[in-house]
Amino acid sequence: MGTTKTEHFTDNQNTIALIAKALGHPARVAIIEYLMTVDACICGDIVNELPLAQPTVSQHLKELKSAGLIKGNVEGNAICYCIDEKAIEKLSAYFANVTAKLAIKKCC
Amino acid sequence: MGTTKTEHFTDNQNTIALIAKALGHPARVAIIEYLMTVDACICGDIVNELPLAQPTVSQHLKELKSAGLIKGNVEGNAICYCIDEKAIEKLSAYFANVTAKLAIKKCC
DNA sequence: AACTAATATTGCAATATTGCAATATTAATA
DNA sequence: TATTAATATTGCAATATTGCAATATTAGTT
Repeated sequence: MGTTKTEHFTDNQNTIALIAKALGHPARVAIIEYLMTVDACICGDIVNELPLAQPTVSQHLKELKSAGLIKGNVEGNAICYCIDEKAIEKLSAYFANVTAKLAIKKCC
Repeated sequence: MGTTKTEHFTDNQNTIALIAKALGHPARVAIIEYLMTVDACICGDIVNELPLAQPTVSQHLKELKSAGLIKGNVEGNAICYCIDEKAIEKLSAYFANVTAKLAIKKCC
């Protein structure tokens, strides 16, 4: 208990849930949005953009990274983060598909 | 602590996070997929489709409902559930926008 | 009214998440 | 090599989530 029963679901269901879960926190949505507004990788700076302490931001970055949503390149002293398109594209395509199917079959 | 600091984020960030969080569990993704495969509202039946006990499924349905992802109409004895397009369309549009913006600005 | 079927609620144990202070690490710089 | 800047890790407290057994509710049906 407290643990998700992933074994019982398909790989795709688990993958989508994993990505969605990583985006299931406003701080992580805010990080993605911030990375989007800038025209390059961000070295440093992310901590100052968020209303959370440095260790907390670091942990959120870690979670986004482990879900495949961002990439982090070590750049000397700092670490440069940017969005990893693949995961977001996967999510985007998935829900575009759901939306398209819903448009056809109206129920209640 | 253990509580998300929603006050510090925008309404939109909180809304997107809320919907994403609701989809951040494979059982709830599975429920959405099941509702999609059928051409109508589902009365009953959902519990039998999932590898989880009835109270657990009931709770997942409740969470999907409170996030606005599904609707439930009482139909006599049973309750008929179906997808509420609005939330999914919102998420879909949001990520389509992110993807579109990412296509333009390549960084690392 | 008693019975049944479908779903919800309660209460609980196990585990996960959120957030931060303190500390560690890493690499540039003086 | 000390110092500084940027980030990560550890350890902890508070709270949330997951899952289920037991029970309640609700609406047909006999």
